[in-house]
Amino acid sequence: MLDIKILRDDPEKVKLACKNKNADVDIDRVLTLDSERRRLRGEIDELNQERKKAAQAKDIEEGKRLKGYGSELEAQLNAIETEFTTLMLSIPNLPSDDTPVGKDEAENVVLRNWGEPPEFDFVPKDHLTIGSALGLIDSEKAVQVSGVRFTYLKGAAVLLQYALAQLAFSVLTDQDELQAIIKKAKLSVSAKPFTPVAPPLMIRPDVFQKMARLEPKEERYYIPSDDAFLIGSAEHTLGPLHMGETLKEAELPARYVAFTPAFRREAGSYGKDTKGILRLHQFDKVEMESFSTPDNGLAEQDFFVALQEHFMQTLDLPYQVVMTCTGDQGDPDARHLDIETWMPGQGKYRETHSADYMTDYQARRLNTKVKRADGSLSFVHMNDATAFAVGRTLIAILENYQNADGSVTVPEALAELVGFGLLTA
RNA sequence: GGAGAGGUCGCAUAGUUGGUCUAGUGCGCGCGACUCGAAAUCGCGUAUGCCGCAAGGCAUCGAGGGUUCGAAUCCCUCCCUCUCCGCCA
Repeated sequence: MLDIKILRDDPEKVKLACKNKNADVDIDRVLTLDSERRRLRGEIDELNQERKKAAQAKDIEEGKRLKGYGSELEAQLNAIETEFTTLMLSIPNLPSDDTPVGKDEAENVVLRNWGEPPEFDFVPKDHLTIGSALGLIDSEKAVQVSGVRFTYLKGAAVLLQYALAQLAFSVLTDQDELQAIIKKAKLSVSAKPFTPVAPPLMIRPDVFQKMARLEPKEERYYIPSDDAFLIGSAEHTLGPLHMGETLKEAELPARYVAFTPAFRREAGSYGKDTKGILRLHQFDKVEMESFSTPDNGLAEQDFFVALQEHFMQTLDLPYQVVMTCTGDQGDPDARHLDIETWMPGQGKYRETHSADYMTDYQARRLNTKVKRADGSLSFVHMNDATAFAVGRTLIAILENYQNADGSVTVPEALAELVGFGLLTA
């Protein structure tokens, strides 16, 4: 939720943000409701004061006279509050100053490239062909058992999956490694290590709403018997980790990393990416989340992107860093960057990571605050980013490291962890 | 699944014949005194939101509704938590 003060101070800015983010919200209506509710609140306050005075003085006659006097105003206020809140919740976060304005993903901006797409002296195959031949992916059986967009990963693919997680966890919990990455990226952020978390995979509707991730509901798996949703990302249950708390400034940044499945119904993407494991109803992901002071939120996001780049460089996979434009940003995002990795099977870059900076948009709903060193209170700023989307990283590995004979070379950093350097049938 | 208990200001608790309770006490925390320093001790302070330049006012004792001149205290609905038994990885 946006700070109402921003709306009062600069409604034009909010209107522009809504327009740029393709959000249709009647800002003038919100402002009208806001002043109405303040006016009513004031009148009710005055009435209450009189009632209280009468009650305290045990002036029964005066009390009886005032009884029920404000109920009509209360009813009005209730109706206004309801509409006001609904509208407020539908206003997206303001995009950061450096977010490019654009309608959709076509207008996203590539910030930089790393690595060169590999040259093959044969026609490169796609990951499903490679993976099926090597016995790593069995989608046919998964369809029979669970339906489309599910898969069995088998054999070395599973070992690689855990090796990727291990790689991420070992870096993220090592202060010296983090310090080196910060130095290389010329950032000035804390090198505080991440706390590993194994979070719940189900979430209550009210908390999901506070994370501003419940919508679109059609995208979520819902379990009616328990009124619970399956998470679509570890972010969904990592973000509420400090719900209702006031943290001390010295505790920030508070960083967490989790390795969990993510569940997505993929509503509206029928027919898109149906082959292979690029877009599944269930996939595994290592996710980073952080809570910081408002001053450090932006740098924290740059740090997360630096970590993502570090991981992909460690695997020696060619990628590009993309700044998402306003029209392609999520509602809670102020700034959104993606890492897109080269996929030779498709001959293009595909999203493997994202990094979302939410400012205080989620924290305001979650009521997660920080008591600053000067004693003041403010909402924390929150960041969330992928460390590894395991399935998509496996795709990139299979396709970029494939050999003419159908085998796949294992990236060195992973070979050390799994104990083998070549995937063969 | 069966039975019961309960949700109060960071934590723990007091408050259940309705008014002097927005709320006491202990712990924690902050400042100060004492001390060479510390512990201990003592003193003061210590929720959030909204309106207001301020003085101050209003709201909040899980949420919503009701009774009453007046509710943390009574009634109703809902939510949540805990305990015991059963079942179970």
